[in-house]
Amino acid sequence: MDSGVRQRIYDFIQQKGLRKTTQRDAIIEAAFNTTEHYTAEELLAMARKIDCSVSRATVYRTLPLLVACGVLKEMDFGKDYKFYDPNYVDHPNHNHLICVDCNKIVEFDDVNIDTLETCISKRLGFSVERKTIRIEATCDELKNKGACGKKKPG
Amino acid sequence: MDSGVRQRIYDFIQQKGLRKTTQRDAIIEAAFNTTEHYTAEELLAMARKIDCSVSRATVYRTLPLLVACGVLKEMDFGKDYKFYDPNYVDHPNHNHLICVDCNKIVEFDDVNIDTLETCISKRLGFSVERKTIRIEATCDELKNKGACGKKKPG
DNA sequence: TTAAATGCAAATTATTTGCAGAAGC
DNA sequence: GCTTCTGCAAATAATTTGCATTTAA
Repeated sequence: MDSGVRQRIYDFIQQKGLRKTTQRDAIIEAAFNTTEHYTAEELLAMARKIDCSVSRATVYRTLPLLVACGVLKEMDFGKDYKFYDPNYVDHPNHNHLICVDCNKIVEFDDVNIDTLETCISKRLGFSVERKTIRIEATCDELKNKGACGKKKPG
Repeated sequence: MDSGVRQRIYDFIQQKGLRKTTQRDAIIEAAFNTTEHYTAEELLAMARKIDCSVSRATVYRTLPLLVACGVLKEMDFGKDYKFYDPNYVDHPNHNHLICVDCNKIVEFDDVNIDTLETCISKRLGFSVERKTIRIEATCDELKNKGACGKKKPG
């Protein structure tokens, strides 16, 4: 985990008059020890491997903090539960492509899309604040070879 | 309501061996009698104005039918409930800009974005199946004049 | 010391589902 | 007549919250 993230969170916590706790530390450690997306439940499991006293409630109370701090993004992939993406610190403008065959999520950056969106918004009389692009696509490898190496349950 | 939509739904219903019922008729009528997005609860209210016997369960059971039929799209705007968009029949590729000031939703088409997404997907080894673009933006009118005529609760 | 944080369990809320009766074909 | 639909009310499941207790500063 990049220590810059931890520092950024601690600064945020201090500035808001909040407190550094062992449970939060475990959740933060777990949250940024991976580049995968995860659900609240999955984060709970990961955090408990570090500190088994972490409760579900604390995870649910900590997640909005990390989102407010700007180090974690809440993502909607059309399921009944939210996903969290820890990769915005390193790639602030990335987008997602989701494979409908294997559920793999590919993150990509593209400056042209960013520019285009800014133009479109301006034309409509708005200024871009945040943008979400989600491409659902089929895997060419699967189509050509009948199988794809990206299989992963989702 | 464009009768083409109704016909398309009835064909779908027949082909699947399903049945035409008065409740479904009311829900369909309500669903395509507007170009606004709505929630299940809002659709229930609209359908009940046409046929007060329509129940919440039937609305929740009919919505996936209309989505499967391809005439209605389920949308995630980051709330705890889903929205439904009846405008894809007329504008199959439109995207959404959401004003964070007034919650207004502006729909827009842009062929350049479509092209760009196809290219990006191809480069990554995928073929686009569906795409979602959501731009959250601030209203220039509000910024300049201190008020905006688009106010609408969300 | 004292305000914030925690775990627990109960509450909340959109959506789903089992079932017995009603209705389409 | 047989099967699908319906309304109702209960079930489900992710997330939130009240409260008594613990803990950081």
